[in-house]
Amino acid sequence: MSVAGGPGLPRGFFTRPADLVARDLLGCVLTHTSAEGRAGGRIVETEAYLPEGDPASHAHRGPTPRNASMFLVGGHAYVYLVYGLHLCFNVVTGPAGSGQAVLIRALEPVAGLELMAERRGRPELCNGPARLVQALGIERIQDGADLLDGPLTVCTGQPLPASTSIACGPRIGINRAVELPLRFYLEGNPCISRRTIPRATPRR
DNA sequence: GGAATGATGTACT
DNA sequence: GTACATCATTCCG
Repeated sequence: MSVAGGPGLPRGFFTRPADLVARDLLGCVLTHTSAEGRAGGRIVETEAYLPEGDPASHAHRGPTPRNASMFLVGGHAYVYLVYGLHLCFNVVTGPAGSGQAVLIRALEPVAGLELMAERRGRPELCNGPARLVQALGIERIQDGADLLDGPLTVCTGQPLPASTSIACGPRIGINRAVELPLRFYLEGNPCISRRTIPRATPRR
């Protein structure tokens, strides 16, 4: 942990409700170490997916083979394939069986920049959930991995400057429970995902 | 600049 | 068959 991170976050940090964890993860450092090297970044944008009353959550209809790791105890990874070709990384939260998680949407790269650039092949490194997964070299095999004991870790980061404010708003890229303000991000941070507002008119 | 679209796997209706 | 927690590219103004 010599690099950007302080101590790894304890289990108790993760066993709290997803909306609290989502907010408190801002400023923490997500790191992945592999044979290729180590890469990581400061978390600047998250989304919470709640265990109850959240039809946008993968856990909403109960456990399936795909979302099984969402029902592990807080502090595990939930990695899934979206739209057939991209992976997204979530931090599972809450007690075992509750089915809640926090989607990591954007990082500010702090370690392994060269490796990330090589993996990405374009200038945008970590400003998007599928982009940061590719930049860190996270794979589907990491689904269900323990973040407290393995190559994927979350550590405390540098304290946020007093001038930094945390904002929240509607989640991105979903069509259900759109109104819930469960997206958290560091106000004005240049590394948050930029995405045009989803269109109101249906395709085709 | 913004808006539309294809690629593609998995789970659900 | 359709929807989907996306991204990169192409098109249009």
